[in-house]
Amino acid sequence: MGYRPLSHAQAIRTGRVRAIAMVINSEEPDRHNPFLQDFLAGACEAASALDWTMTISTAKSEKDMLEVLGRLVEERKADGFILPRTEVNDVRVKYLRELKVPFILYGRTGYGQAQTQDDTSWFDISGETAIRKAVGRLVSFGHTRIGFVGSDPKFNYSHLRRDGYLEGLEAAALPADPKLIREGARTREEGAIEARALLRLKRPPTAIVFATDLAALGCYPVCTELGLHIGRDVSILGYDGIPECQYVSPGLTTFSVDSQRAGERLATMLIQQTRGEAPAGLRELSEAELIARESDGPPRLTSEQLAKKIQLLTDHNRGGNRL
Amino acid sequence: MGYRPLSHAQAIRTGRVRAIAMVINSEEPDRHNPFLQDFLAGACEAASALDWTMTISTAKSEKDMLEVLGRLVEERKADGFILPRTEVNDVRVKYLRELKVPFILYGRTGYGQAQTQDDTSWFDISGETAIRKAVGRLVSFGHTRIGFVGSDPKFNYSHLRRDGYLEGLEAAALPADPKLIREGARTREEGAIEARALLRLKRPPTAIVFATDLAALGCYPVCTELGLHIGRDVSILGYDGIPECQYVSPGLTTFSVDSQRAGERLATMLIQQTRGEAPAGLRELSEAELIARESDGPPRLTSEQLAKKIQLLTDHNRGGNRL
DNA sequence: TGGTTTTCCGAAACCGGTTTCGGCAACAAA
DNA sequence: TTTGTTGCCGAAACCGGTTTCGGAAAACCA
Repeated sequence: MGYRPLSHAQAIRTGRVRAIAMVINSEEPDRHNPFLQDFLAGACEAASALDWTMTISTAKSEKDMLEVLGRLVEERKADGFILPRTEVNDVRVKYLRELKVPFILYGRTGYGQAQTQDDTSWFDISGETAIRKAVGRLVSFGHTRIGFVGSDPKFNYSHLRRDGYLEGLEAAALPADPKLIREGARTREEGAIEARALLRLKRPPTAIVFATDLAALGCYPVCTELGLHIGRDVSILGYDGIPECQYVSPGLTTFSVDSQRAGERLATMLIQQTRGEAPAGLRELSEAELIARESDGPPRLTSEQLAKKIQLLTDHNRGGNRL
Repeated sequence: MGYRPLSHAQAIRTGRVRAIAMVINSEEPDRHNPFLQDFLAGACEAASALDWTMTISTAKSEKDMLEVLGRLVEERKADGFILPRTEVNDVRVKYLRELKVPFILYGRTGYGQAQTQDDTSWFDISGETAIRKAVGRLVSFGHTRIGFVGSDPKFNYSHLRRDGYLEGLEAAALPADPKLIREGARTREEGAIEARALLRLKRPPTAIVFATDLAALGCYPVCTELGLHIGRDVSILGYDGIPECQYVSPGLTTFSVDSQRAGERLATMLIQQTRGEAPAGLRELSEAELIARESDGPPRLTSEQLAKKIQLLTDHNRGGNRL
């Protein structure tokens, strides 16, 4: 008859407010995530379908993060949490586990640590599989010297994607040259720095796989600067599927991540968990989808020829160095 | 002593849940807003400072929007609402006004309607002032034929920005040519269509002001296609200050909007309103900041010369028309 | 038909706070 | 000293639901 009980009135008796929360870190250098809206749409829709709501908060630092989580728990503004961007050593996980509050991770955690008594639930997209495929794709094009630019090692995904790169090399029986592996590129600018470092090597890679699209986009001005044609002189692959990939020239080949579905699954699984399901049973690994564009292809030059071309152009431009 | 009352227990007596909500439309074609996180950071921070929280929800259609709002009101999940992207005829405003629920607009509403008994509170950034300045800037560069590409007329800001354009022309005593005014460009692709229409005129504009950066970015491939050098053959200005402006070449001159402060002010003013302050007193108009880059400058060609150049290149390319 | 069990339904207790109310002590004025 | 006023503090009522409990009615069985 159109009657809806006041949610806080039921909460007082049931102990559940029928709300999940997510705290996002607002200080990150690569925080301009165009997919936040998609993610929220997925999560909100899933929550709405079960008559739950979604609370959102932001934190400016690690300390602030725990404070915000603590406040939400103590005031009981939420019954569970979605933790995005899991880190290798994640303080949020430790904190919430201790408080015995339900939570779910977007991404896995504890890279390299024994998974003893691990009872966390998570949803993740297998970046390692995608990067392994990226290497396989480059190998099938004929590349034999392939570089990798990773993201910040504090994030768990950074290690997984590097592992995917190494697995790809191993599957193709190619040696892993430590010189070809760079880490810590989160922004366009950092991506540019690492790309430049790789291309200025004595034996540069003819293809580079980037852990994120943003870092890969940083490679574009570097290639212009070095007089290289992306997709022919150097092949580039990214990961994330940000919209910009299709607007740069040549279009960036990347792996597209379905953020909306991620939000949807995370919200659904978290609510299941608050209803008593075992966290360990609530885990899901999904795949990213290859979006082939024009930034990669068969190598036109060998590593040696590439080095010579770069050397030539660098010497030539020495006068007007624009950093 | 570290004690915090359960928020829903106080809510049952006080009738207030100390939460504000925002419902975002997830179906929009230009929904990939990189500033959502900044906006949320501002709003959440302001809310947190007053010990409030922020609830978020998404809606897929206008009908869905009212349903979601209704649910949040009836279950009393929020004490007030932030309504982003106000439309000329905004159903949300009518609905919430009728329900006597506090709300605040991000943007004004009711363009062209008499503001009788208008008791809404809002925060907005004066797009019309920015666009007027844009026209003034182009005039001072020496442009006399300036085009305008507006956004979807259902949004209030679209009309305001067009008015700003007209005011700018009037201030410079330039005639307003209806042929130079286009509307309805929300995406890059739509921006490209309108830009092409303007540049293919018999007497094309030597400068174009776009109501949004996204539409302005659509002009870039069109200029490449027509063989025009942005910033010299044609001047371009955008509005919004999306990060991509600085990565395209030449960099897009635009007006930067402080989304974080917008979120902060909106949340603060909304909470004041729920505490009893009169909505009509809670209004604020802010300004966008000019970010000058290389996409605009003195006209190198007259409109006639520009038309000739475009004609020439179009004829030349007729064989390999790439749409 | 009588006794027992099941079902149904309304009343009461409860959840954890806020707010009101009343009683008592302290203080000021006469 | 008595009376009136103020201040303080603990008890009780209340908010709007959910859950429990008990009694009456209905159904079942011998």
